[in-house]
Amino acid sequence: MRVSQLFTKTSKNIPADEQAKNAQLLIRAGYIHKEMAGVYAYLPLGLRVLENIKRIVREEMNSVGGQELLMTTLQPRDIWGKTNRWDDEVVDNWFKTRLKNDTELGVGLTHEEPIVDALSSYVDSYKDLPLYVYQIAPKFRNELRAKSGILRGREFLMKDMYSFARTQAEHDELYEKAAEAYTRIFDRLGIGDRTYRTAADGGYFTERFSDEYQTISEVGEDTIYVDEAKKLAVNKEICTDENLVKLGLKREDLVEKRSVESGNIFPLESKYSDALGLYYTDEEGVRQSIIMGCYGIGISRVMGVLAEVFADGKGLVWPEAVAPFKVYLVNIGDVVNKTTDTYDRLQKAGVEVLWDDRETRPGEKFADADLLGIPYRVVVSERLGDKLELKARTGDKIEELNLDELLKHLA
RNA sequence: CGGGGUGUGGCGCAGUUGGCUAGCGCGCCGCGUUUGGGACGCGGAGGUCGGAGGUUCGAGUCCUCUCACCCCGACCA
Repeated sequence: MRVSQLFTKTSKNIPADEQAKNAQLLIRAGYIHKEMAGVYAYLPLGLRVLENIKRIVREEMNSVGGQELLMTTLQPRDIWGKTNRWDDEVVDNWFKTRLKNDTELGVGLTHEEPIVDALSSYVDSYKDLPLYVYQIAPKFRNELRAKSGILRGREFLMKDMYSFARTQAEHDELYEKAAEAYTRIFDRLGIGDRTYRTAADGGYFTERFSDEYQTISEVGEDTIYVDEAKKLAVNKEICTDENLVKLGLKREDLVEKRSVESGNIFPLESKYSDALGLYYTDEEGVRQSIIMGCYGIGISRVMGVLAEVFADGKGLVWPEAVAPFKVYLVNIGDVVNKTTDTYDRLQKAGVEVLWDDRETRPGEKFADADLLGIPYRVVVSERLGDKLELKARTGDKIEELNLDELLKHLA
């Protein structure tokens, strides 16, 4: 892709109506566009990041056997009535709308009910289980107050997976397998070292804990206590002596941190399956409850978390795995042919390149390379002769390489 | 939903106690000079001041209503 063809532009001005660093930088760099409070559009560069995050999450969900599907945003009232989650007194952040004939509809804020309802057409026997299904889809929540830029919007992109097990033991296995996939996801996203599996409240209908994946960051809304050695944490909300004993943690080993909830997994027991009439028949011909688990990751939130956590004074810094492009190519002086050649060779080698082919001064290109947070910058210049310059976004070292050496480094 | 604040070209802002053709920076268009860390000169385009109503000879400046946005709190992935 050439910068001259990209319709977005960078801006030197910080948007006045954004306080959150993630939104300020993402808007300045042209990754997102604010529609209204808590509602953001993803522009070409932002979409590429989002797709990269989705790809990683999707690969890991597939690796545990998750089957991807796509549920609807429009929701019928009746299935939510069966679990008592329709009333505004119970769930106060519904967006609701109506058909022309006045039938009430909900705008999906989560998908336990519709997924269970859909599966009930197909899952009848012990032979149909266990099962994981997931989707990556927008969620709509009518929050009283949107804040923190892309970290907490009214419309956001979420991956939600649901597991269906025949027994508690089978559920526990599925749950742990998904937890391991979560660890791999955060490692691949580059925030594994600062993301902790965190024991949290399991909800009013279960004695069990749920597990949040909390990423350490000052912008976070949660307070957690971290056991660095065990790589575990406890949410402040449940950090009682009794719970610490249950979790095998000692208070003196814990350090208090601010964090953002990047993902969360929790046991649902058979609350939804029972309520919606999803059962299976066992080998003896006896009807049994299905034990469910739920596994969420805020895809768009993760994008904001990455922006927050890695950005420096010059702008965004993307981990290579999610960066919209791997290389920001800059031509200085009369070197168009050589730059075209470099651009083509890199692309043929499978390296994603954003070529800043604008007729502007070098300083502006460098500043934009930094603001956009592309992992590597390659410079073609008369001054360099046959060599090219390679610089990582995060470092100061500049290497001078010929094209073959460069390809070896990047491909 | 409680408290606080802000709406003026695409973005960031200034506009004394109401007063004449509403300014500045960034960005944009044209010409020229520049070209390794956001260049410079000259010339342009673009706003009716969030919206509605009112007071006044006169409203971006005052009043009423209203919409939107931001921050703190409560609530949430």
